[in-house]
Amino acid sequence: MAKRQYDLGDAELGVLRALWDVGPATVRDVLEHLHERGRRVAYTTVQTLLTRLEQKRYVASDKSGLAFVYRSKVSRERISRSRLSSLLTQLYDGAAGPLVLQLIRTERLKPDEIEELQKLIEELDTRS
Amino acid sequence: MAKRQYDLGDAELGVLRALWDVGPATVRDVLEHLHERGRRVAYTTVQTLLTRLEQKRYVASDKSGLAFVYRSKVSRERISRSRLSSLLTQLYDGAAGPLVLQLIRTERLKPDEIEELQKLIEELDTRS
DNA sequence: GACGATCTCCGACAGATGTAGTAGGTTGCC
DNA sequence: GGCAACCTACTACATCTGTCGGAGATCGTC
Repeated sequence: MAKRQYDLGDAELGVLRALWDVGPATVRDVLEHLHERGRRVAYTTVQTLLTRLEQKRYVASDKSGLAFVYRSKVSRERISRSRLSSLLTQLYDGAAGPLVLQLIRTERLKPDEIEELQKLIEELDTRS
Repeated sequence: MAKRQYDLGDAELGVLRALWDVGPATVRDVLEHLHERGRRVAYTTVQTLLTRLEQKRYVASDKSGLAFVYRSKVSRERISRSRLSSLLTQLYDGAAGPLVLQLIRTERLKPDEIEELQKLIEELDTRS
């Protein structure tokens, strides 16, 4: 195994999150968003993180203005899927079942989510 | 943020997995298991990994025999829960709903898992 | 036109992680 | 007794990640 599949550290992910939440943003925007969420980091740290994310092609930047504006090139869902899938592979050889059951047992779901779940399940059920 | 919450790298997790799959095992046992799974690493690498896992209290060892026998001190479920929960926090502020829905949409579930899911859902439904 | 606030660029550095080689102790067997 | 096989202990080292500081360009304002 030479390469890891997802090369997003926690801090990087945090920055990406800021972009998802805020939309296209400058270093300062991201910094402020992080501060609001209680994450105290230096300006240049955010800058470095954004630069690295760009190198990794997770974000793109508009360099025409005074301060660069960064935007995410990947969706939260995409990252989520990829993280989940590596979790599945690493822990359960790819079998999703155990994880789903565990999630439902452990985490609290909202009523409308339960409803949606039910619909999905029914579909699965009839198709099989 | 000084500390990361889960300090298990991919390689370490792989070794832990071997212990889950095989049960208490020596360095060599683990090595062989990894080789069977197509993971080519050196003997001493596995040794280092096991040592680190022990330092991190994820495994314990019996040093009475000729070769040390290591066993996992944490269950797959425990790690799974912790990984999931950090995934939830990092991506969805802790809301499990989106992840569950995504999992069910994306991954293929076995009939009996679907059935079990259905039961769980009904329970949730009546309780709310 | 000088000053302060901002930006970006670069370089740095510590700690975690993956990977492995070398040295030295044991054990079993001829 | 000596050799081969195997084990642990130590050391090493390249990367990746998280975190910043300082240098130098720019802009807005008095």
